Amino acid sequence: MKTILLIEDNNDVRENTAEILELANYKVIQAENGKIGVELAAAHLPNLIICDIMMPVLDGYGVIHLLSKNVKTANIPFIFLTAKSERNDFRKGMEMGADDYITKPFDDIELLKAVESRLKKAELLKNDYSRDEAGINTFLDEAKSIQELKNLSDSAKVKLYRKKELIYTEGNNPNYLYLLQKGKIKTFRAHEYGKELIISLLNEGEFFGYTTLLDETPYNESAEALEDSSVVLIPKDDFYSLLNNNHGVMKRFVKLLSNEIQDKEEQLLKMAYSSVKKRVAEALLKLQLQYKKNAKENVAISISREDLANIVGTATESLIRTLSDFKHENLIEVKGSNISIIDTLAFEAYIKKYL
Amino acid sequence: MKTILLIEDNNDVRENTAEILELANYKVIQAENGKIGVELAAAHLPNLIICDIMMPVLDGYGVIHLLSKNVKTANIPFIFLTAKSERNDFRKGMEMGADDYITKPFDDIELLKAVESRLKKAELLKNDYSRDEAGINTFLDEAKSIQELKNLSDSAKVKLYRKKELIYTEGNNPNYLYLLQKGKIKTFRAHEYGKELIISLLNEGEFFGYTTLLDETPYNESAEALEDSSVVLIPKDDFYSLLNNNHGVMKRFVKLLSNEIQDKEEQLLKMAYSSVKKRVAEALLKLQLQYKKNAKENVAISISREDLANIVGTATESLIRTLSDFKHENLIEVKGSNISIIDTLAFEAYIKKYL
DNA sequence: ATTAAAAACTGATAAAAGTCATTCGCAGCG
DNA sequence: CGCTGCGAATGACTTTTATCAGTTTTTAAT
Repeated sequence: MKTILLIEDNNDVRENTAEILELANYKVIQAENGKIGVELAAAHLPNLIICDIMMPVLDGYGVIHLLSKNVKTANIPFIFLTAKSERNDFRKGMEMGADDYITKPFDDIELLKAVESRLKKAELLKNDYSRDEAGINTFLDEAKSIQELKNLSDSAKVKLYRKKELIYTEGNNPNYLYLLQKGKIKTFRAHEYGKELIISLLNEGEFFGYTTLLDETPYNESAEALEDSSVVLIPKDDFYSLLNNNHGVMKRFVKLLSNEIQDKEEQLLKMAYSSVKKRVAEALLKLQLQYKKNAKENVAISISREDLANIVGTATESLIRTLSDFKHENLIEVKGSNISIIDTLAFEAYIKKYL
Repeated sequence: MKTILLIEDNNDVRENTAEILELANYKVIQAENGKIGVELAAAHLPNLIICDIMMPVLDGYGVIHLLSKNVKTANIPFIFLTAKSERNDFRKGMEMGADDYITKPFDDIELLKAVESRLKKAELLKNDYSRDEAGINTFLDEAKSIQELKNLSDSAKVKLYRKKELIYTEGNNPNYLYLLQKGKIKTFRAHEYGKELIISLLNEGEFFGYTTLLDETPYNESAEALEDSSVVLIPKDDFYSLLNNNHGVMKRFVKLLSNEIQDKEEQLLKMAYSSVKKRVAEALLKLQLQYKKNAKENVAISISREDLANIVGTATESLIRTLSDFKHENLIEVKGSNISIIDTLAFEAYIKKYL
């Protein structure tokens, strides 16, 4: 439920107006003068403020001036409500940063429409972080954000990459946000002497190449197609302008990135202290999950020994030996380059017990 | 330089208005009807749009309707410019999402003030990503963003932590954004059997604890004071509302986070394939840099062997042996728990050559 | 100043993982 | 059909790093 702060010295007008707003299902906080209004605004951070101009103690201009000096209240939509309908008053109010101006007497519809249009406009710019009203709401916001990102890809071009073809390489300057439409792609970083570490295996429908876009540096990873893939190239300027104009998308990215940081830290911890055997086992579980996501039922993990070693961060031979061990213990089944976990639960139990 | 799109069918009025705006140092794009206006808006993404209502081909209401349907143009400040001064027209315009309303005839000052106040208001909400005009500008924006974050800390409380005291632990729910005011703090993650990996060593003036705040999950790391420290606790709601209301701050965080991701990936690569000796050497160089930052001249690195081992991700004994090696090769000097690199350049050369 | 506790260091040894060389098995191809 | 080449697998060996146990040094506390 949206909260509206109503600042008006005339009791009748205030209570009347509050009633209208409450009927429209807003929560209304009332203030009988500007001073109290400013305090209540800072305390409650309402979604919108309606304020009379002529008031004792502190007038409407004073209120908007004070509110605009406080970071927390500066961006709350502000509507002036006044008996004066003279042009100069109107201009003064707008210049001070008001968002709308309603002259008394006004009818219900007029007031409600003004409130709605300002709330809607504010909504466009920022989806409130701390005050998501429910899980569903948040979910919808996110769905919307993703949808807008996907919309971007409508206007973008699609490019086909053959197996083993490079999409971008370390040192290049990023020009696109990439969306994997079909196929499989790895992004990796190179260490000395040809060793590489796979940073991520992309599934269909996933975006990639955004970290470098966001911090505006050249790539320090490369991306390569693991099979024939089609990729949507979204021009970076389109991405930037969406990010700028839509707070929801930005918010979503902040979450995504923080999440990624935590994943990497977790990986780092494991890379430091878990044995190769454990890391391999966990990588297999993760991969199985990822392959399952695409195909509903359990699918074999299809990946070269070398790539798997590069995910785990170990020598190819060490990885192969580990796989052999698992095979001999009847934990996995190997057919060519396809690996499948025989019994996920048993495998997890084994990890817990012995690794 | 800010760009303004002016949509007006009357040639005289349009050119006159454009002239005024150009004198005020705006770049003006002119459109003689609504249809052209919409196209130019999408193509140029101006910082502000001024639009007449009564026009042939497509009137002002049509223009604002179309623009509000396109994500890229929906949030551009929109000012109606019209001869009609009737109340109903005004309300209709505002309800459709206009931001201001100027009635003809208007004087220069009136126009310019309206433009300025809308640009200023828009600026507050979003600092444009793709269109930062110069490096300096970007820098100022960032400085401003950080300043606003710091401002938050004025109203926040300061807490003292004694050496070895925990600030938060894994599993706790985050309630604050932390700012290290004085002292030294480590954040770390625990692995089985008491092993831990230090994620970061905080310097004075650095923020911490924000990743979990941003993705709204419980902590999966702990923070502990390495020496007596004073920490500013900023309530999470204050942080959230700043983030919501200030696009610049959000932007800065996106950059910060992407940067951090890349750092972690780099670390991951090294953890996987670099020897303990190399990792220790690089950790020492990094630490020296960090200590130097605080104190201008070269300072010894003061850190326990155990913590250093936990940064590198190795057993304490292995770390100590490595330090002994470096000591015997006259690369570092050890006095108690203080370590100093004798000659940074020589040390770097040694790493390149032998490690 | 003395003493207890913690941290730093050393040695011996075991375990883990990397390296190099070789073989196996299979798909593709002339 | 055999040849070629590549990825997978294995063996033999080396190197790196961890672990355990014990000593020395430093730090902190009475």
